[in-house]
Amino acid sequence: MADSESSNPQQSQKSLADQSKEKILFTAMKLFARNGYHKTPAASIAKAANISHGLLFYHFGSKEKLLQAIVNYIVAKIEGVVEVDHDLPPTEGLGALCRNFKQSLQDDRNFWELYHSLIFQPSLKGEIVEPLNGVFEEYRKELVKVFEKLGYLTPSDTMLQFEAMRHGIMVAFLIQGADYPIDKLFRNLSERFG
Amino acid sequence: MADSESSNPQQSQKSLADQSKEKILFTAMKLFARNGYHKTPAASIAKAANISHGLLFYHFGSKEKLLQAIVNYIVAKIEGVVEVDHDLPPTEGLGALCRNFKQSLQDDRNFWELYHSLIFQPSLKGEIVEPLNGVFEEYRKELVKVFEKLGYLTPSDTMLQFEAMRHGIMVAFLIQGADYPIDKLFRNLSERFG
Amino acid sequence: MADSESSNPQQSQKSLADQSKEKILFTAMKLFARNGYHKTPAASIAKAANISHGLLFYHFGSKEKLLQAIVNYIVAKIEGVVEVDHDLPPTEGLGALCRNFKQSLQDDRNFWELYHSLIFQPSLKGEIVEPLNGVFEEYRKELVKVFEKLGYLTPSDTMLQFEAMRHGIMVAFLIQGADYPIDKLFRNLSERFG
Amino acid sequence: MADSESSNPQQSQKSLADQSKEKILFTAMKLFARNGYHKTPAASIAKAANISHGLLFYHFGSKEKLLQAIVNYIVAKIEGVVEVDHDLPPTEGLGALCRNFKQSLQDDRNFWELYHSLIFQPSLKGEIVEPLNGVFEEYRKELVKVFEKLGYLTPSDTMLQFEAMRHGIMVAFLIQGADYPIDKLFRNLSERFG
DNA sequence: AATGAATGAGTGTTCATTCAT
DNA sequence: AATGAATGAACACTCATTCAT
Repeated sequence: MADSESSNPQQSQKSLADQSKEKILFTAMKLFARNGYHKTPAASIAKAANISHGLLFYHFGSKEKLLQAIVNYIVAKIEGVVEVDHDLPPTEGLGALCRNFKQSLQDDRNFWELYHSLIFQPSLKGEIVEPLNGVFEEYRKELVKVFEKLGYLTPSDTMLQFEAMRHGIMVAFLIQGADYPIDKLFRNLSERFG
Repeated sequence: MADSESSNPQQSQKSLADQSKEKILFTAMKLFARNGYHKTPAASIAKAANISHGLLFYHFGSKEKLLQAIVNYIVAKIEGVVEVDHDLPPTEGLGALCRNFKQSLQDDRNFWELYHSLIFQPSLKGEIVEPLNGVFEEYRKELVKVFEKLGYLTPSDTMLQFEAMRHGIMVAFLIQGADYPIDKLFRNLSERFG
Repeated sequence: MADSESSNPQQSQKSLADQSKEKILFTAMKLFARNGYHKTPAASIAKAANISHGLLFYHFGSKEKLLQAIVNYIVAKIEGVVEVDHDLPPTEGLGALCRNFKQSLQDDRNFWELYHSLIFQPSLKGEIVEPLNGVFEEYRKELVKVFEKLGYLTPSDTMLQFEAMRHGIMVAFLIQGADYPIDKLFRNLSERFG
Repeated sequence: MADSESSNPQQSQKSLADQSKEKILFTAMKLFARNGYHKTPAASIAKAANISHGLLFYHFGSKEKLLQAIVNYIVAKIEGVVEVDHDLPPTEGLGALCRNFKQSLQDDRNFWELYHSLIFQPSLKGEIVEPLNGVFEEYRKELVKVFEKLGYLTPSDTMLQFEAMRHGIMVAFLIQGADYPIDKLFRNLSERFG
């Protein structure tokens, strides 16, 4: 994590090629989030990333594969957020989870916007979105365990309710913008179920 | 609704022109929901609706205006669903509301899918999505009144929590498909808050 | 055949659309013959035919399908040339055939050049060239009958020899240009076998 | 042929560089014959030859110059085939020639396929094909001498007839594939004229 | 009201070629 | 000699929109 900016001549950590790839990836993520996948010409990504039009295809093969790469990146990042810490007492684990989500939403808002713009694009569902949903499978199982520990009689039902509310808060925050009282709602969520 | 050119007022409620318009509208709604707005060429709508390519533009002016028309139609339909019946006792009003939503989700699933695919398309947000969100403004105010009647101390907070959960259930249902236990969750929602 | 230029208002023989299609087809044939299929951008065909870039694809779907259409046209034309007239005495039939070929080569030279440029393009062989070769199947069978009538003991061998020489003359004419003594060679061919 | 950098003159006749050049040349020839010049990206040649994309241009300068190099190679090879042996009696010389051609066609089929795919590519005619045809100039003059010796009254006419038939056999063999009775036809050719 | 031919700007992708290393 | 990242012009094809009929 402390590797960028390393003026260390020994080993320039990332090759120039990888730098290009990253620049394209992040630029594309930003533009896709801002304008939508279909409204973002590949050329505009190249331009914004200050690389040639062709290089994008050299590195990623196609616009859709570039999207794939972004999705993979998102998946990895989400995996970090949805981690359930079983070392904590369950109530506090739930609280930490809620704080994680809230923080991630605020820090990487347009990342989550991209996530939701993809999820509901039927034309992308097939190969693109599947892995995205896959991440949450494991997470839900962990959640069930938490609610077990908390003594719920039907922990998987509780999980579904918790998840509905959590997802609803996310969606509302993304739709309604900055004045949505996300803190209050996540606090309520964690108290309600924890 | 009674219209021009009714040389035969009895037999055909709608003029041929209006029939064409409707056929285009419904066909477009179906295709937009199935393939996404950006992946649905106007020509394909015309073909599926068995009318000429040009007629679509004659009636609606542009593809985006056609989308507008669909949104208006959606808005009208949603308005029927989100109606809060103040004649009922609040608890039962809430129950009715939940049943309404559930029914609408199941009956007009791809209608709601379209709704969500639009909401998260940044390029469409501006003019298209605004009226969609507008419908819910009034509805939320009504909801607050319901929670007032129910004796909640901070009814607008409660409304936000209720709404988060309701929306979360919708989204989960649309994402996870038919085996999502939507009945159980809406019942829980209505009991939890009602 | 006397239909172009018909100022007759009654029935303009070819619809405007068909005129466009034809113009594209003939222009493409000319350019493909002159520059080769792969070296002829679709845009240049459109430009030369004085129609918009898009119309070419509207009418033909793709550059390759346009080539297909040309091949079909060629096939039809070749079929006219390779007709064996069994009403004539065989010797004269053969003579007529040779004259036909010679005339066609001189009149539609770049048509035959296109034919040969296609035949040896491996990438086009599959779907494009097959029907071209198909035309000659029937023709060869007819030729065998002619050599039977002429009393050859192994008429199908004779056919192969005749065909080799005929094809060789064509190829030489196309490669070596106008000073190739095509008349003399076709006359010799017809005397040698007839 | 003995070359630079031979630090180990015994073991490797060719320097590594020349090995690379050759590998590129032969790979290109194979791919050009299989897929056609225009349908064979330089990158795919490099990949198939297991060398880097850049090296191809380092050694040959351009794709077209690579084709030139191949043509030169072809020319050299053809020169060996079309040699007329004036030491033999003319009839036998003609027989040997026919056998040579037949053998070459069977042994280096895709070499001849490439030859024909080039000859009819208008875009390549100019600089590429000229030397190819050049080889045959001298050959035809030699052939005329042969037919003189054989007592033909118009030997150059006879040469043209012979050549037409020879070329026709080649073309037919290349087009119609392995079941074409090439042996029989070349034997007939040599008997007919020898 | 209705058709479908025609347009033209836009977009993803390819590929020969160059260049820093 | 060799690599492979980088470039940019060219190209096939799409599609919203217009228009003559």
